[in-house]
Amino acid sequence: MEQVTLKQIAEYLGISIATVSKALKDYPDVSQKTKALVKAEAERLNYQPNSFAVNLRTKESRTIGLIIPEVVHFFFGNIVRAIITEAEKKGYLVIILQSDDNPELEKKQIDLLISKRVDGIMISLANNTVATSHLQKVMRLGIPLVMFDKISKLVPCSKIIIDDRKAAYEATKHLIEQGCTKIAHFRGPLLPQNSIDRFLGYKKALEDHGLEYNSKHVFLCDPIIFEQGREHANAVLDEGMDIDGIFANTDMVAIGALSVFNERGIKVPQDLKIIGFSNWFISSAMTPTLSTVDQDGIKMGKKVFKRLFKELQAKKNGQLLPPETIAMPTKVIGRGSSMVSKAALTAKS
Amino acid sequence: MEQVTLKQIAEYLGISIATVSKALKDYPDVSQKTKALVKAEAERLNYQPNSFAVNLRTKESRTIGLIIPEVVHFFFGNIVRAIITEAEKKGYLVIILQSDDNPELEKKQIDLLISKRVDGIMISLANNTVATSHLQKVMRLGIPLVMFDKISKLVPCSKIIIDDRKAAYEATKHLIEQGCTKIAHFRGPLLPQNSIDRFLGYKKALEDHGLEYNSKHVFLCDPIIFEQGREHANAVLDEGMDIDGIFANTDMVAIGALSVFNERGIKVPQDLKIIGFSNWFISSAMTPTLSTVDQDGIKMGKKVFKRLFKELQAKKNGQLLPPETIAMPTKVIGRGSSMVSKAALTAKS
DNA sequence: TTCATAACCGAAAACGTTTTCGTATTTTCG
DNA sequence: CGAAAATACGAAAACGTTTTCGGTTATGAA
Repeated sequence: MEQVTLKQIAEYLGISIATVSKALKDYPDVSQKTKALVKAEAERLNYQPNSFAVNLRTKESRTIGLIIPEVVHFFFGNIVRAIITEAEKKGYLVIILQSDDNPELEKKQIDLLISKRVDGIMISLANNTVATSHLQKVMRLGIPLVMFDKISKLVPCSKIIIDDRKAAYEATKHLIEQGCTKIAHFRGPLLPQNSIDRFLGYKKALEDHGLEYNSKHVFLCDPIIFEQGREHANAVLDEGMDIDGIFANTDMVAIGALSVFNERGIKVPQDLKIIGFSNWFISSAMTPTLSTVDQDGIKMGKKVFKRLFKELQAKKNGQLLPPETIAMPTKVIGRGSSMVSKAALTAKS
Repeated sequence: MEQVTLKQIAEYLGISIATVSKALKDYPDVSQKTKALVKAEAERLNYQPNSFAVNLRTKESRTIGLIIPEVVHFFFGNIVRAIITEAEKKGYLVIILQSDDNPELEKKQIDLLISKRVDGIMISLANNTVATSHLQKVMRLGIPLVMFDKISKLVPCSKIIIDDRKAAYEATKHLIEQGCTKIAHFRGPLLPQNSIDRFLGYKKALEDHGLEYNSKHVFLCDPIIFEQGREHANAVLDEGMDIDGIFANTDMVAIGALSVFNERGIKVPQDLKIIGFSNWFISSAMTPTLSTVDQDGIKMGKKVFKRLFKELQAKKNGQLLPPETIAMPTKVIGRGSSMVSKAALTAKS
């Protein structure tokens, strides 16, 4: 029941605590004989170092913190999954906190992680986080910090992102190539950088292809949910807007719109083409299958941890790495909701 | 940069460390004047207790472990979400590990959590975990343990589950009430208790309603994924089986099947009715909307933590609570995929 | 004034580990 | 054989906190 300590092993073998400790860690100034003895005894008693004491002594917890707006979101889910498995491989455990897109909560959670003395922190910001003092504090304390996906340009730490502007540009271009000339955009909230960038990419693509930008064709989704997609799709139909393509900020929103079009007898992709964002795996199960922009959460999560790990290692050696911003690749995936040709699967019932 | 300690406050005020510590924790044998002084100084220096030292001294980490097969799964996502928010409210942080349905990994992770000296552990077992020695070890060490969803009856700890057998019974009964007489079951893997129970509930419902059970109507999904649903749906059609209803182990599987039926021109619910399990929110976005069994992950997660917390408190008081098994309620939700009447939304394109 | 009591404070041990540094013993080699 | 070097071990401090217990001072009563 009680956990065995170095002291107990030492007493049992009639040697000192110091020697036991060193034997277990293969210090060179312990004889082979003693090492064997100690290890055997430790094994027999099922010794496990008391991590509280180790933490106190070494000043590191081998624990890192992760703050995200929403665990359930499938994209974050993949990131979380990748981070915890990568971390585990390197002997780090991950404490996960969910900010619910609430900046105050986010701030509290940062303080919580600091007081728990995690070795490093990874964070994807809440949608409307503007003040960054809590993040500055993390940096001031010298705690390695990596931001991803939802970032703030004001914080001089490493960042792992995708090139949202380019990705959105490509998605819009895809619709244009499929023959769309009047393309609407269901955009995300006003604040977060990536929804701004997606909007800008959309706009740029229109301009570059000689299509006129119309602010009435831009609909705001806040929050980014299924129902918002439905609402805006209904608005488009109800107002009899002349639209032949939609670029949605997210697959979720696109699916919401799709469900309305299915209900109201609008033929997708014949009457109207639609493309989402993120390649949520369920998008390939829709009727019709949903075109989207692929964004690999697993790869991103791996990258996030690896970068943090690098900074952790550097810190141990007394170094400080200059912050780095890494953009992950994305790819447009054309499916049934935007491509009428080929074997694109269309809904029949 | 360096974190401030009790010692520094003590030196600054010219009093002892002990008094500072006691002042901050409102011990009765410290004068009001000193308390005020100490608190002001602590505030000014932004003192935060070193949790490593606190852990070592108090022998508790205020951290709990959570092991689940799969973070991304939406049902677990909700549970995770609920657990971490509830835990945070009570001052506990959650370390999350993902077993990937791998029993060996699960075992390793248990050891990891033990060596990190978490105060308690919550676990949903890997699908094919049979040996329970690692869990027995947790109990032997006196670490509070709560199992949920995927449980093992062999471990005498508290468990939070749903009554899978009853829920499956109700789902099958629902199909029967809608007029189905030849109902197939897309079941989950052979081992885990809940897929067994769902199968048994299905079988019992058939028997109770005078329908004959046919083992050929049971299809095994292992793993429980979208593609398996597609595969079995195709099999049903290719073999020209006489089936008018399907009870799927999971919404995911049901959606897979649905996508096949949509592609191949089978009318749901007219030709064939289908019901899933778990009320994945996307199921209400399908065409047609998917009937399912509602299983509230949020409530379950809350319950899981609350139970663990209770045991944690009891342990502090030197007590040991007898294990308890709590079944959460479920509810059949009839939607378009099983109900032809009412305003059930049917696919049109 | 004297003593009992209360109020306040601090010394010190303890938690279990890591690591430096000193010392004792053995080995090596001229 | 003697000195130098290599080898093996242990004492002790340190990490920062919590808490017991004893001691000092102030307070009040007799």
